[in-house]
Amino acid sequence: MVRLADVARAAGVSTSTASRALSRPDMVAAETRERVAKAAAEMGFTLNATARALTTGHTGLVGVIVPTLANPFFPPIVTGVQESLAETGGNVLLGVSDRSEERERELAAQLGSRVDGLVLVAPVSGDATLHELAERLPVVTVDRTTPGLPGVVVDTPGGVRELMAHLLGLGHRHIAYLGGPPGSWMDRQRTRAARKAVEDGGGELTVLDPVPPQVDAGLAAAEHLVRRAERVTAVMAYSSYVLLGLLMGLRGAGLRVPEDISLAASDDLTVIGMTQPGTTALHVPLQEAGAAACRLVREAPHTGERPPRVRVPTRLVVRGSTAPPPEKR
Amino acid sequence: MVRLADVARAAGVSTSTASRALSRPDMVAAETRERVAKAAAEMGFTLNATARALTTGHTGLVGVIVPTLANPFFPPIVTGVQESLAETGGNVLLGVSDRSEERERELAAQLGSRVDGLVLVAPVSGDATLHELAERLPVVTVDRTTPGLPGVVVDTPGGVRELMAHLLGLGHRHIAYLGGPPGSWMDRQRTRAARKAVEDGGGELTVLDPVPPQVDAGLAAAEHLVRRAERVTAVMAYSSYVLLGLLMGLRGAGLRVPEDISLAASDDLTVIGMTQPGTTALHVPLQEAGAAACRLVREAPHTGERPPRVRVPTRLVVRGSTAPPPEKR
DNA sequence: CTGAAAGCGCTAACAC
DNA sequence: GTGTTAGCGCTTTCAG
Repeated sequence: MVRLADVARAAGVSTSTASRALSRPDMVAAETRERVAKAAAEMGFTLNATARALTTGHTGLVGVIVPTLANPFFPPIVTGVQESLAETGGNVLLGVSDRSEERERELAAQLGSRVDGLVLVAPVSGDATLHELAERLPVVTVDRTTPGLPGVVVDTPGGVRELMAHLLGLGHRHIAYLGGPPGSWMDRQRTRAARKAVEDGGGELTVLDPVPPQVDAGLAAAEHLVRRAERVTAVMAYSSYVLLGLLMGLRGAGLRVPEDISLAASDDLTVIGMTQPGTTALHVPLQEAGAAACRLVREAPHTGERPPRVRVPTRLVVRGSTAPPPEKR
Repeated sequence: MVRLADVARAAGVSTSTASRALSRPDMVAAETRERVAKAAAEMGFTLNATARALTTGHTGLVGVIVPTLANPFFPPIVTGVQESLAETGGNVLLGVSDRSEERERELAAQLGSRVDGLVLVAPVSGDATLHELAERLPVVTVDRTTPGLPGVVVDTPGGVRELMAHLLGLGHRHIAYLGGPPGSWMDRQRTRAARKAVEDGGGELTVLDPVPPQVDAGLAAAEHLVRRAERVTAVMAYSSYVLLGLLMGLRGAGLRVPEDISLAASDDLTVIGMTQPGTTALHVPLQEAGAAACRLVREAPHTGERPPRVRVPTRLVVRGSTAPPPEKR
């Protein structure tokens, strides 16, 4: 392994000068700088990030803890953090909690001493635990807020309202919400927003049992809807996968979309590369949310009363899967 | 920040003893060990991973560089590495190359000095570049092999052969392969295996233009197939997303699956949570591949002529989307 | 603009 | 079993 000292010797300068030449080029004479750079290049030298971190006190790493990578919702967030970090040469230290509170704590503890800050995506730990963590290092939550801590949330409630307004505007009065994942914080937000929007609009919302974000779940729900002969004329699914299942299931049962029933998703179908059978959906800028979280975590320690909050707006994309209900046609 | 020295003082021992008590419990008297543990707990102390890494020479981190997280193929591999690593308290340092060779090198260089080894998933860099890297630290490739370097490959060719044998066995003679992503190493493997299998079996393989792994691509291909009135009676798509698009597109055009045309995928549909409309597919143990890569990278430096290779077998799952061709019924 | 010296927090011989 | 003494490779005052 070649050390900075080796490069320094080869360039005929002290290690301090070599260090400066490499890390703070402007603090060194142009000629010296070049000599060092040349020596370093020739010897295939790279500054040892670990040693650097030990002296400077920061690692250039940001820890990102996600519940899982299997749900397509999360990878874009990680990508967002990574991209934002890449601008300054930083990297993402990843943790997958599997939605286990214990694992989440464990990961946080492990990552804690090797990162400059932690981005917790949809954390399952309690507020108190998160606060403890935040005392040791900068912490930002994504897709959940905790009193007193900085956070980034996608404005899904706002988007849901917008989506519901769209459906109501088309004339729908009996709308169903197929939500999930079971027990999630975000799902409660969505449900509440949906209910309020629909009821305020003079409609009636049927909240179906929450399901996991899978095509099969949508398929099953479609069957359920058809069998129970629900009077609903429109369904909002929380996940594209679920929507896809719904679409296939309803069509399979002989229902036409949107003639017989309208369908919409409260997340982004493009994650699965589907834009074609024109599906009305909420575009959710997950990557931006990740980038925003990264920015927050690297800002000054938010030791204030009013922690910064970023609310990332969604965008309603209206396509062919929504239309006026049958009786209105 | 509390340091080990602080804990040691509180426990009335030297730092070395405190260090041992925490890192190598069996080298210390039970009573001492407990005293140190207690002090550490009370003070909320955690060993500083950076300092530790500097002295021991290893970080407990493994770098994983993937082309993207948007393709559902890759996240499971990352998860596999992470899980395998978690057994020993390690973590994953993530890099997303965006399929850019330059970015890949850059990331490798950045991560190089902070990890114990590097897992390169479907790397785009040339063999020479990879070898250079491998001289500096343990490197394992996944989903691609490079002469002289350890690697993990999913035995997709084997799986493709099996899948084709299944189709041929059903009586299909005109089979199409819808592959991609364009230009990928793995796609060439698949195409070659498919062609050989089909031709050896007395059939004819139509290789369609490679497409990105998206539902829309399948939809477009379906249209294409129908319009061109291909005589094919079975289609193998390389991606579940593509298959899904194909399924929807063909059904939309009035074709029945599998009565009129059989469909199969050379990757795993369960990634999108779809098992219901029974789709014949190759189960690809991506997570295991990641875990295997992790194991390889942590083994002794493979400075040998014959680098270890792991071939992860796929498993053909036959479901309802494949049946004998129309004329055979 | 450059060099010397003092650590960052921890582990690892090496004695006792 | 435990303490002492050196560093790991780098950055950073502090002088010059």
